[in-house]
Amino acid sequence: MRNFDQSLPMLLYRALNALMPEFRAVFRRFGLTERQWRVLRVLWEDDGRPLLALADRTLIPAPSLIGVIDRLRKEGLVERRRLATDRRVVQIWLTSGGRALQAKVTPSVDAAYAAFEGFLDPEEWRALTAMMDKIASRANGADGPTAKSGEGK
Amino acid sequence: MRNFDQSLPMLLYRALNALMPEFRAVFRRFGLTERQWRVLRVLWEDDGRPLLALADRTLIPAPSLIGVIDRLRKEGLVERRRLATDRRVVQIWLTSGGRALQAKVTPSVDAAYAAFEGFLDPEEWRALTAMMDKIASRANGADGPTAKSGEGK
DNA sequence: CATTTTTTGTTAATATCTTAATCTTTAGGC
DNA sequence: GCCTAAAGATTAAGATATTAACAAAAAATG
Repeated sequence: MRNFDQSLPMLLYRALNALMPEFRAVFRRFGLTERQWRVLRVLWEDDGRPLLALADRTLIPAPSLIGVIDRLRKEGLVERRRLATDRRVVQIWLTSGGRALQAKVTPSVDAAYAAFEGFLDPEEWRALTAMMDKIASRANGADGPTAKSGEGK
Repeated sequence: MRNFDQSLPMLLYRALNALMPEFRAVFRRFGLTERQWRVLRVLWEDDGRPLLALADRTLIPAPSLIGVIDRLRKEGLVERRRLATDRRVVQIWLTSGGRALQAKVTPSVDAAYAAFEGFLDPEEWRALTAMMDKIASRANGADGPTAKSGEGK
């Protein structure tokens, strides 16, 4: 039996624990938390997503996301808008300020990430991606955190 | 540039998101949270660890661990004891109840984990472990979450 | 031995997670 | 069209994360 320290969860947690503080330090220089950055990161590429879609994409649970969005809104970086054709849906849109932030933050984050790009060679990346996807899509049938039916993608 | 969804952090987060709910369901059947289980899991193998040592081993930040231990103590599963020869050190010891729990919980957890044991073949396990260790020991020089000086290990 | 530094734990403040329950708006079935 | 179920969002409650600041005890140093 695989021991505790080498169990799959601990392996992943340990890697993340080593990895994320560096990125968080970068985010912090721009007054952002890791989750706030993740939300913005998605919106910059795909503005106006419904809240639950954002939750899936950022892996932030919906109840937490509400708070994250709220704080981003107070900072004037995003705004919420009810969809007229389906009043259940809340879309999250960047403000001009939120859009402007991208050009400031991205270079630093890319720089921090570049170090890891070369840290594993292409073959390792391929293998790692495949294994993680395999694990992620296994479990309870490819369900994301929000767990609808079939994401596909 | 690797896109957001295939960035290293998101790969790892996604795998954990798929993985952990199943285990948490098991822990919950025994009235335990994931972190509480992690603490007990280490103590069962290595009783009486000092608090910071436990923090390193479980990857639970010390400030959080204080609360986790406190709740375990209220449940009568562990107790705290100052080390006489070094009064700074707080050792965490299992109670008889805490020890007894191992026999009840372990089979279920092992069963849940067994599914993943065979999910990756031995070569994949080896490669994955190596990559995660590589990432974990890189970053800021092999420092654990508590970050002392040089863990080595 | 007194002073400074390090180690080990703690507290505090804010943000977030995790689960379950709830509310509103739509979609479906009859 | 009415009633029930599903989807999207939110609230609630307890546990934990993250950072910074701090207290106490021990070790290092002059």
